[in-house]
Amino acid sequence: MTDNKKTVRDERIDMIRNLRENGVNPFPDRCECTHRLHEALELPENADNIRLAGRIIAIRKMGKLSFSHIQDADGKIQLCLTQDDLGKENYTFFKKSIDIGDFIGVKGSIFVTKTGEKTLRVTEFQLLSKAILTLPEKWHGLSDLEACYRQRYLDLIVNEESRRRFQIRRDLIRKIRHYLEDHDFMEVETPILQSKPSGALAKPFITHHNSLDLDVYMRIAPETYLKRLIVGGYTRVFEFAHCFRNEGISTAHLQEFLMLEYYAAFWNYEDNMDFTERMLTAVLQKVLGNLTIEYKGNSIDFSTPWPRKSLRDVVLEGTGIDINQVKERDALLKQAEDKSIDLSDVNVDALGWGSLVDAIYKKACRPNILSPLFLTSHPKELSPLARANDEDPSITDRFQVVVMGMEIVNAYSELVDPIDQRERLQKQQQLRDAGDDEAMEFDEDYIHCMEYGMPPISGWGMGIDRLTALLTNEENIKNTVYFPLMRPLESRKKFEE
RNA sequence: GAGGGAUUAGCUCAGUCGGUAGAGCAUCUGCCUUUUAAGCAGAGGGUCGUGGGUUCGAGCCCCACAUCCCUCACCA
Repeated sequence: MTDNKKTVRDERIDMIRNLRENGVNPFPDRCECTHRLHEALELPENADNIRLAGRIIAIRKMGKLSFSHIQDADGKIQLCLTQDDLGKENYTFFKKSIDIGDFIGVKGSIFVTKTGEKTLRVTEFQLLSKAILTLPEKWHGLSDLEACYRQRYLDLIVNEESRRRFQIRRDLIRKIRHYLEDHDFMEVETPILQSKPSGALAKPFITHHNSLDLDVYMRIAPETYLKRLIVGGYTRVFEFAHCFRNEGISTAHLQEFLMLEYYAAFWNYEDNMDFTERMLTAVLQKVLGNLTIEYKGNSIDFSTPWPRKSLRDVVLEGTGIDINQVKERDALLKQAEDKSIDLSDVNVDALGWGSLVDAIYKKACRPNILSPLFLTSHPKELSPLARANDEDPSITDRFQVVVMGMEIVNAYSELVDPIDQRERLQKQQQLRDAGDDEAMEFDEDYIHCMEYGMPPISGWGMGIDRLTALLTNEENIKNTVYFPLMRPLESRKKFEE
């Protein structure tokens, strides 16, 4: 519109029109490259005819000589452009029409500057894409958390730390996948849209299928489908399963999260603890290069063996309460009060004995667990899909891996007895009918499947997002996914053309 | 869901007692052939989150709302 209030964006749009009028395509369709940027840094001095492409993140113009840096996801390299090398016309074009944020393709040879930086001496260049908005500041980067979540692309461009975090997440998933495949596990996919949510205690998202006129649920866990596949004859299966839970937001909870689950026929939970130690240490060694991480000022050592303790022992050590001696709900509550365990924000009236044990553990014990610990032998009430222990049927053959007060892994010997399973799910359904909406829904189809015969199985689940947060010293789990769910902003201001 | 905090230029941030809206980077103009937060000289850029209120006068005080962050509760 008027000339005296032009934004940078207006000026860039004008520039694009001028470029087109002068026969320059501001958005060519391709660029031939000989190397990625991190590869180019490995090239010897004087390597010639090198063709690279990337986004310009810095320009330093000094008359007839300019330096610049281009960047891609894995690296950046300095460019040196001079009027002598490019000719006056091309050099002037660079100075006048190339900006920070643009993509360019360059050709030239490798040399080392006076300050010792490997640099491409550019003999030819081509504008690959003209940016019309400017990038965030080069020094402070983008620090506004909301902007990082909503505009992750900017976060990735300007914040090295963010790129590293997502790299670790990718590596973690890749190395785990390789390890499982190397140990005879098969990757499978099971439904996300389910007519009945099962496999965990959580509130689902509900949606609707139009032509079946059927309410369906986004899965809260892949568990019962993966076990159906074991019945189908597979011995070891795993899935990186996106799960959805319609629950509160926090620094430790996403609405949509990635859970790895695997199931191994003929293993019990003790076999599985051994495997867990081997797999996670192998993966950490490959991803991080060592077994020690720093998290919020604590140093955590994943060296094996990790201690194995029953929930009873952990509660006994943490509180002095022996849950084996206090099997009565009210008596347990009284002991907790005697030990002045603060359960004031817990709705104790709604809890049975098992849930009360869990509440005491979470309040008084779990926050103090730093290093990796196998927590075993949870009460049966807390584990409707886990196998009861042969010696003590009141507890289950179950374990969790607890690190820094976080449950990273949950696993158990699976319940494979269809009669027992039917009874337990009927009990859950009764709790549910009585108003406990965290109890599990009865699943006849799953029981029916079990009745065809299920081998001994140990199953295992781990939250990839939380593990990523732990390994990257990240406090907010939102930063472990590219685009966390956010409330939409009121419609972004529209610009006239 | 409860409590606390933040919101000022594209980005990072100042803004005193209520009295004309500030800096650095980025942008534009000029100079500059080894810089790397390049430098030097000059210039442009603001609905102070939104809507009310108090006041002669509000970025600042009051109320409501919006978004985000933190803590707590449920859940991995």
